[in-house]
Amino acid sequence: MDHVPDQTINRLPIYLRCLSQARAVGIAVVNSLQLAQMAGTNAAQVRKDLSYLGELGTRGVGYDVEGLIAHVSDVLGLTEKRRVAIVGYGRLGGALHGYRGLADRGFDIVAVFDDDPEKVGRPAGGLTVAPVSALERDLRDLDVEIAILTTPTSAAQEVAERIAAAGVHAIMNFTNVRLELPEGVKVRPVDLSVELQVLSFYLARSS
Amino acid sequence: MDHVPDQTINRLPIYLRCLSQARAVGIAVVNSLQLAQMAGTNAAQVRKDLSYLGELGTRGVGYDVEGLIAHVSDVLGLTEKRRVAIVGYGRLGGALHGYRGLADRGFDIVAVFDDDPEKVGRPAGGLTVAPVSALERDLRDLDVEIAILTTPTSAAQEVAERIAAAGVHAIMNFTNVRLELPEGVKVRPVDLSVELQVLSFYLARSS
DNA sequence: ACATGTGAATAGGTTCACAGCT
DNA sequence: AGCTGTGAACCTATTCACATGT
Repeated sequence: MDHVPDQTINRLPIYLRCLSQARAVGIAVVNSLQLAQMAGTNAAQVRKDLSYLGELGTRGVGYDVEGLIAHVSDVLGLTEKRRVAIVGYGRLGGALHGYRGLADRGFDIVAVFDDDPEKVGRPAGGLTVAPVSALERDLRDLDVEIAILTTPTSAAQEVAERIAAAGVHAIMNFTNVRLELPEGVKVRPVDLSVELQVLSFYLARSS
Repeated sequence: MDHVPDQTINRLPIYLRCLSQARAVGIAVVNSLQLAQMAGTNAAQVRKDLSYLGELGTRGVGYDVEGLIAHVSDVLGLTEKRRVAIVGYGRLGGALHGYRGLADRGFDIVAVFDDDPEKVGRPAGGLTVAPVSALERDLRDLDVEIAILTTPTSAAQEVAERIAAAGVHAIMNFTNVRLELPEGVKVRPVDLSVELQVLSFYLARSS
């Protein structure tokens, strides 16, 4: 397990979801082909991916669902809850805050920030909207590990730098800005217009 | 330009954004190194990517910004506006509807759908929330090309099949369901909890 | 008998380095 | 002189096919 390829890591959450579904319907053991079909890949890929994590299966039998869930969760660092902040509490930020899929998977939204004086101090799903001026202090005090960045374009780089400076090493970036941050800060860009443009390419291609 | 690698396609919208920025500040010509630095990649990658689209540069000079924007836009099928529908008009659907970044890039939201009788008929940013029962008819009538799927998990597969059956060939899938659809329908999964889990992995790794 | 785990083969992408144009 | 365009080299990831273990 010294080095796990990036693409394998991207698939681990998918496997985890499939395994949870299997468990929910009472399946105790799955083989690589079944898991592959659920995940939308092939059996060889599943075995290779899981082999990076160790020898998790039983030859002639398959993978124990419960055990594999525990192991993959552990590798993904999901055994403890993760503390998440949303920075930029507009419509998108608010929608993400309300999204059950995050809380259900152990991601606790522990703070939300906005710059707009109209919003600061308002209640927000059990929390209170905090001012961006309190970013550094609050992120440290609450021990936030992941920030979801949904500010306007103009503020993105500056706010991201402050998030990183506050000791947060992971940022999910919903802005259309390419963030320049110090080594050791992992950014995942989620650019909706990029996704749509890629879809547009395939439309243009096929028609 | 017979075959463009998938990864190149994923980068084209990034280049387009950088080129727009360059144009906005009055830069008429860029070379591969400058574009690479803006896009967060390297010069060889930029040249290779653009070479798949044709011989777009001038040796000894660089790339004409205006011309390259036109060419990349054309390849991405962005010369005409794209007609988009949002299916599932909850918080996320509403947030995406209001997101300027889509309209600005030529993606017109022409219809929004929901199943909830409370929402159907309500005004929604210049539109009226349509019932999911009208999906097939409306998608065809409005000539929708791309659907953004933000329904609850339970409805995702069924609704996606109906979207596909209505002749829509591109779906941006915000649900955590792996859609099984006929050949020729391009799906882009955008799973927020997957993204967070991947970030969690890197946190677990580095600490 | 059966399904995993894995080296080997293949495919796909990236980087190098330089020939070819302007 | 300078920068593109591109074959070649390299690297990463996927698929194959079978030895290994239960």
